[in-house]
Amino acid sequence: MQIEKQLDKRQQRSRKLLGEAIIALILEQGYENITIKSITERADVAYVTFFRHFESIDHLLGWVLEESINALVEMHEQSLNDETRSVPECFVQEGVLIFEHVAQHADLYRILFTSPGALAALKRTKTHVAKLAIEEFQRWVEGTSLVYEILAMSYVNNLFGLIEWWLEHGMQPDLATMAHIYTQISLAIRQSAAA
Amino acid sequence: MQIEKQLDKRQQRSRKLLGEAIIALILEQGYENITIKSITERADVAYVTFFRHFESIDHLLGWVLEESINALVEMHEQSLNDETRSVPECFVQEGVLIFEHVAQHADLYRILFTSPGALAALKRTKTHVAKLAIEEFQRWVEGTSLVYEILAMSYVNNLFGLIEWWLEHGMQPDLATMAHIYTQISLAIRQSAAA
DNA sequence: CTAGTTATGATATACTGTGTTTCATAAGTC
DNA sequence: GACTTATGAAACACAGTATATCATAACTAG
Repeated sequence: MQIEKQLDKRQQRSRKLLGEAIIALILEQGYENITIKSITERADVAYVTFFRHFESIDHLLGWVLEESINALVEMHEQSLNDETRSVPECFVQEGVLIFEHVAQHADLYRILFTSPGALAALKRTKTHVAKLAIEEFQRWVEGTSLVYEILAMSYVNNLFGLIEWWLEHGMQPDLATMAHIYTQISLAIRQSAAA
Repeated sequence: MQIEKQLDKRQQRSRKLLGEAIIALILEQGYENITIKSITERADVAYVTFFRHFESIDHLLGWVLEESINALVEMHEQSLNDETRSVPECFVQEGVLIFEHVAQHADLYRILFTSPGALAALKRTKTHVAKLAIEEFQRWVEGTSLVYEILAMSYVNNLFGLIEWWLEHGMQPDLATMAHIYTQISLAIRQSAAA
């Protein structure tokens, strides 16, 4: 974000165009069929310019996805920092916000889950969210343990699994239902810490 | 399995050598650095032979992984078909078997989770296991519903997430602990069907 | 064991996509 | 307005993929 401001306007322009191009092309032709040439042509940017900004297609894709999905993570953080609510309320409200965000950026999330080249970006995102979840667990139960780390990871895998499933099924059960299921399972996972 | 028998001995030999070669090379050099040439050289097989059996590196990889991990799935199926045990017993015994299998084939599972080209194979495996889980749910609670489909998917995502995490952490908490955690979370997910 | 079939190996070759170099020009910065 | 720098254009080297041909070795069926 801060680094972004330090960039030359021309650089910002090039990156933005390349980012928009790769997303459009993946949606049109699929991840496997895109090339650097096709990306630069679509972006109306010189072929060499690509290499001045990114070292590979996957790096460009990772940059685009993380740029966008950071919004979800920040939202998540704010939700966690609101200490006035109870645990269940926390999950409910959060669930609605999350699935709203997914619905608004469905294309990006779909690419995140289906493109092999997005695997690294997906893992980074998961790890980031898991760290937030661990902090959350530590607030409820004092002390730190491997078990909480595992539970946090299970929570994240479940969340991302629900999102992926929802997108693959045409966002079929409505947002509220998904948020409800998310809440139930998240609470269930959290409570299994006792055992 | 049946198709395998129909193959010429030379074909079986070639495929086996190629399969062993790609696994060895991925472990040595990482997925990103392998080429068809390096695979065929390691397998001591002609370059063209590769194309006579597989249309891409990812197809070869998918074939190898699914061939091996089918063992886990079959084990899973047998476990499900044993109707004499209660639900918790089912999960406990299953958990031990699963993590034993993972420990024995750690290399393959590691490749399955870290190689971008294995993403398709991973998804096929998950889907397969999820279908088994749905049948299991339908045995406990009559009738079918989208919710059970979602719970089955959550169960699978949690299982694979635990395996991935365990491998990334050097199989740190011992097998029994992981099996116990698996059991707890699986039961928790299952019980959230009531809500 | 033999005759017929077929997969393999070796070689040559075409092609696509990646990545780099050079230099003039346009666009940004201060 | 002077300086700096990113961009565009073109040529190029190169790696990796993919196919074609043909002689040879290995397998199968009888």
